[in-house]
Amino acid sequence: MKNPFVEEIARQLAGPTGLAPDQVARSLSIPPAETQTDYAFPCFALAKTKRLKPTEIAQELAQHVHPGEWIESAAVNGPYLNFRVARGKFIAWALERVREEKTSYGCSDEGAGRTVVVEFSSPNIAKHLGVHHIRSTMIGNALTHIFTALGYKVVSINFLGDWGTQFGILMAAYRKWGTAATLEGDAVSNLNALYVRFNQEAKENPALRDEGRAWFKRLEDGDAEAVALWEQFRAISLAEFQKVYDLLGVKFEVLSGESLYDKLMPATIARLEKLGLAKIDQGALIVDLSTHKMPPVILRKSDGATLYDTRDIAAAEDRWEKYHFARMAYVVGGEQKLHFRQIFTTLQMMGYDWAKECVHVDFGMLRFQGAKMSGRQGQVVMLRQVLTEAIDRARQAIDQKNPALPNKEAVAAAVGIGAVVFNDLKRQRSKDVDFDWDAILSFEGETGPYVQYAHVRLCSILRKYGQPVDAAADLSLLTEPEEFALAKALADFNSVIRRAADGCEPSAVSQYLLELCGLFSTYYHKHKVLTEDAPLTAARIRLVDSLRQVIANGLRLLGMQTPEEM
RNA sequence: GCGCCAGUAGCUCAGUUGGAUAGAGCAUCGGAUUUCUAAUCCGAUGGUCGGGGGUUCGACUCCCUCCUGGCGCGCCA
Repeated sequence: MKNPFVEEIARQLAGPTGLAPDQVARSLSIPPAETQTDYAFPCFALAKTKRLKPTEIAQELAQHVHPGEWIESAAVNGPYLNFRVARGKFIAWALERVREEKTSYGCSDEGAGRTVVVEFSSPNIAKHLGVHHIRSTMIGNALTHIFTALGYKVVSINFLGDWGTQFGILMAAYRKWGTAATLEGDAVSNLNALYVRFNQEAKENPALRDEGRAWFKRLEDGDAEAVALWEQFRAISLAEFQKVYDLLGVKFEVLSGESLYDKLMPATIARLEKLGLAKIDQGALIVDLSTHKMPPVILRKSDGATLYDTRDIAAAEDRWEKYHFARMAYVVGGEQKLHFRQIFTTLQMMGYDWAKECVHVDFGMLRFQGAKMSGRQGQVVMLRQVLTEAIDRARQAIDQKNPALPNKEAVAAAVGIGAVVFNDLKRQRSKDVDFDWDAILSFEGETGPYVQYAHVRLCSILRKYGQPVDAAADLSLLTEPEEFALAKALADFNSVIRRAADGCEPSAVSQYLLELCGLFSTYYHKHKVLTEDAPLTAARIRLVDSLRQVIANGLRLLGMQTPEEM
C-alpha cells in the first residue's frame, strides 16, 4: 500500500538531498508524540556527506519544503526535519482504503505466483496432543494465514511422527500386554500407557529394547502383521488429533508423515553416496559435517534402520519436486536447531540451491513449573483439557457479565479458545513460556478476549446505529487527536503483516492488535460515537466500521474467531 | 568443554533497518458506570536496559569480554 503522504515528502526532499525518493522514504522515522508531528527526516547521514552540521542541514532542507494538499507543515527540530501531514486528508485516505478493501484490507499480492510450504504441528502418533503442541500448531497456522494474505500460495503440511523405533516399541508393548479393550474407548491413552510401561520395564530389562527395535525393523521390511498394527495405531491417533484441530479451527492441505518417505530414502541415500557425501563410520552410514563444525548426519544406523535425519532430507527433496517453493518453513521447537542446520547444510552440499530458502521457524519451549514439558516422560497436560477448561471459564464469565447472550456455547468457545491461542501468539515465538493456568485462562489485560471485546464493542455501536455505513460521510469532521491516532494505526496494518511474514513472527500481528485496541478503548471512553449531530455520527461510524474491519482481519490472521457479542 | 539462544519495572513482556525524555499488561494504591457491553478506562508508585570495555554525532539495539539462565552436542524425535 503506497502512502501518498510519505511519497510527497520523499518527492519534495529528493532534489534538495540528492537522494532517490525511495531512499528518503526509507529513512523517514516516526517522531515522538509530543512534537505533534508525523514523520521525521533525520539529517545525520547527510551531515557526513555534505560535511555540515545536521541542524544546519535540517534548516536548509526546510527552505525547500512546500506545504500543500498533503503536507501541512514542516518544522526544524534540532537535527530533524519534522513533517505534519494534513490530518483530515490522512484520515479520509486511511478510512477510504479500509472501506474499499474490506476483508482484504492489509493484504497485498507481493507473493503472487510463489509458493510457501509451512510444516507445522507434526505430532507423534499414539500420543495425545499436549499443551506444548499448541505452539507449533498455532504459530504455523497463523503463518499460513499471513503468507496467504500476501498473495502466496501456501501448502500447509502436518508432518506426522509416525515412523521410528518408538513404534517398534509400541508394537512390542501391544503384543505383550494389549487386549481387545486397548483399542477401544480412549485408545490413545491406552496405547500411551503401554508405551510408558514398556519404557519403564526396559530400564530393568534392557533386552526389551531389542524387541522394540526388531519390531520396527519388521515394519520397515513391510511385514504384514507389523504394517497392520501400525495402520491401526495411526488411524486411531488421527481421529483423536482431528477433534482438537476442529476446536482450534486448524486445517492442513497435506497430511504427510515420516512413514511416507520410507520408500524414497534408498534413492536419497544413493544420491548422497554417488556425490561422495556418505561414508561408513563405526558401522553407521553418515554425512561428515566436521568441516562445518557439526556432528555428522546419521543416514543409517549400524543395525540398518534409518533415522529422522534421512527422512527429513528425503522429504525436502520431494517437496521441492512437488512445489518449487519460494520458501519452506519448519515450525519446530528450538531444541532441534542443530538438526535443521545439519539438514540444510547437507542439502546445500548436495548442490540444491533451494536449500537456502529453507528456514527453521523455531520457538521456545513450554515449561511446567520450571520442568521441561514434552512427551517422553509422560508428564503432559493434554491440550484438549486446557481448551475445555478455557471454554468453561469463558462460559462462567458470560453467565456473570452477559447472561442474556444468545449463542452462549459458540461464544464461550470463541472466547475461551481465543484466550489460549492469543496467549501463545502474543510474545515473540523464541521466548520460552512457563505453563501457567492463570495466564492462559486470563481474560483481562493483554489477552485475546481483550481484543475480541474491542471488536464486540465496535459491533455493538454499529448495531445500535442501525443504519448502513455512509460511504459519503464527511470525514473532515473527525478532528479529535485520538481519531487521527487511530487512522495512523489503521494505515500501518499492511506493513505489520509484511513484518510478520519476513520474520515468520505472528506476534507482530498480536502486538499490533493490542496497540490498536488500546487506542480504541481510550477513544471509546473519551468520545461518544452516537450523538445528536448526524453528520459527525456518520463520520465516526466510518471510523468505527474501519476499526472493526481491521481488528477482524487481524484476528483471522491469528486463527481466532471474531464474535459480535460476548 | 564446545556451539546456539536469552538477560529491559516486583512479575510477564513491547521497543521497526542504530535515532529525540525506554513503553504496556499483571500486581499495589487512588479514581471513573443516569451515557455506544466496566472482559473497559484514567491517575500514582515502580528502571545503573545483567556487569565492564569499545565503535559513533548518537547504543536497549552493533563488536569484544565476563557473569547468570536455558537448549543442543553420532546411531531418540
